[in-house]
Amino acid sequence: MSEPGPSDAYGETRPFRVRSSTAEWAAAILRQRVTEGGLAPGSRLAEDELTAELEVSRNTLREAFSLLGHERLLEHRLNRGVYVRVLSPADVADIYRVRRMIEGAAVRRADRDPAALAALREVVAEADKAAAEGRWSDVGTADLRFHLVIASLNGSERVNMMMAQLLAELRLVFHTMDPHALHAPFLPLNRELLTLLDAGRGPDAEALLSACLDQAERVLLATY
Amino acid sequence: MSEPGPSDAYGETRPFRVRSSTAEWAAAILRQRVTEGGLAPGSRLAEDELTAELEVSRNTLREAFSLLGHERLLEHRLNRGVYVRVLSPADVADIYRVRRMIEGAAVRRADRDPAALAALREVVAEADKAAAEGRWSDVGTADLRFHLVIASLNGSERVNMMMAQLLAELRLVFHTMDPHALHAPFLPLNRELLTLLDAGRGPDAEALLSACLDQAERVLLATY
DNA sequence: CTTATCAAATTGTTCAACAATCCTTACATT
DNA sequence: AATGTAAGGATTGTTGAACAATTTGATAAG
Repeated sequence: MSEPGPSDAYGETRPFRVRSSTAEWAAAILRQRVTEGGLAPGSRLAEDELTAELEVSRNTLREAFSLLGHERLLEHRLNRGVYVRVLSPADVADIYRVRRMIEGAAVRRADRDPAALAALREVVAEADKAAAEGRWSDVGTADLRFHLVIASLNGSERVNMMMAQLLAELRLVFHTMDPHALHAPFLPLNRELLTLLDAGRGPDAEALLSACLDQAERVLLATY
Repeated sequence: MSEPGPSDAYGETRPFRVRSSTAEWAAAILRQRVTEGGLAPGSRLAEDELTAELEVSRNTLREAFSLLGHERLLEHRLNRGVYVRVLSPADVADIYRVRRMIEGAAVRRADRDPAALAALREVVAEADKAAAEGRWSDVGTADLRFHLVIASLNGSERVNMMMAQLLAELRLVFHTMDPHALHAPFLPLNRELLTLLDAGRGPDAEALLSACLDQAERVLLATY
């Protein structure tokens, strides 16, 4: 995931200008720290510290902040700085409302893309393998990808982007929990959902999906 | 920037005390020009011209560009500048795919907010009045608001924002058409949709809405 | 007619300075 | 003691200039 850019460790010059802008490079680093828990929700991101650490100008850093702000990972308060977003219970409820709409519409469709179903099988296998080896963080990643592929059944590029953003937001609250307890219950459920989709049993799939989302929302809201 | 006072000759002057950032102020002006047709799709927005006209620095203007780019109203081509977005037929089709999902889910819900139904009645009345007075541009605005309220039946803040952005995008192609021919057919349809919703006839409303969206999409795609 | 090369114009990025705002601390008043 | 107010220090907001990189258009050579 790390692209060539300015100094990876310190003491390194940055002779190359990458195809992507410097701001996107900085944003990628910050995004990783936020989604992987290095920066806890509520943390303040001071411009001074980060310009020194990332060795980019203040303007570039602020552009990176802007990018992550539009992804709802960072929150920008006027004259007060930038903070890692804190999800409220209302936010979690809202996100699951949207997920029910998007994923519900996806599984209800009659024309299912065989390629997407193949992708689902692959992701499920990936999750099983990770679970067998105890890599529960990877199980979580696979779970998110599973639902991203579900959403893609809608066949809309805009829906894909909305879904990706929703799941990125959810990561903010995921890494405050135990990955095993959070994701283990959904492994068999995802597998069953896949078989229902494969069999063309739309209504059953919709009901199961709805139950999955309800349960996930309950688990997350229980942490508050 | 010599004097911050409201002494500019004409046009939009910067407020004496800006509560929001300068970048958002500039973005608001450009957004208005784009959504109201002052800037046609495909137009280039040169940095030199706009920094002189708006009297903001290049950095601030570029931040405004960034904001509108994330709203999909402007398109940023590397080393080539910023252009008013041009919607492709695929874009229109995708937007209507999302609208069918969002608005379809909205009318299918059983728990309808009485306040929202009242808002729908108000918007329909507003559209009728504008039509009677020949203000077809306002009819178009009312039509968009009608569907925004429909979407709000989902009860999700994020869905509301998604819908607002979709409709802003659609305005880009609306301006290239005759407002009367575009919006007149939907006046009675919206009224009928409202009565169906009021009567709690969800499935009928869903069918009618689906027909409305199909027709609108056909009309828009016919312009290409 | 095609291709190569150069110069002008525009955008990409960074920097340093100043202005505006917020937060803390200390002081004064009741 | 509680409340309100006034520095001041720290941080963010905005600007203008400078230079690098890229595109564009014109010109010249094959």
